[in-house]
Amino acid sequence: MKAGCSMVEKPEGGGGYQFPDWAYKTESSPGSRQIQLWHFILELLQKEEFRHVIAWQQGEYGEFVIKDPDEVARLWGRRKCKPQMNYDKLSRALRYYYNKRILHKTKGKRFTYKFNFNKLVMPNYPFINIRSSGKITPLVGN
DNA sequence: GCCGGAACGA
DNA sequence: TCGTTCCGGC
Repeated sequence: MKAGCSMVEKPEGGGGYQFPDWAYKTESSPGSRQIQLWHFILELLQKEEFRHVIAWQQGEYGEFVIKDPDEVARLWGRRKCKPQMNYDKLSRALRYYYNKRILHKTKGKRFTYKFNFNKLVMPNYPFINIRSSGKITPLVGN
């Protein structure tokens, strides 16, 4: 049976919950908890179990590399109930982030993008602590 | 692979 | 508004 594409889409890793409600909701959409792609990317980057699929780039602050584009697309498609998702489409969504200054491309490096934490978490989400190594530590409830 | 316009849906 | 799908161009 295909449970998982019904209603709620929270990580079911067994206590592997990372992001609180503020990460799932949008200001203009009350009640709507459509997860955004960059939230999902951040979610994967936090977990060691996905470091063979997507991981932070050492040395570069906020930069990450997608080691397995097909797998990331598959996981994203599963979360959004879009079985036909692929890296080509996913990367298009990523490209829309350029103008929004959420992400930008690290040119020359394959499957490599970089978060604009400068403008992303600093002003809007001061609950997140990013270490110089690139690791993210959510500080919730304290 | 990566870019970005266009149509379209929720 | 945030993608999803499709696609011509580089």
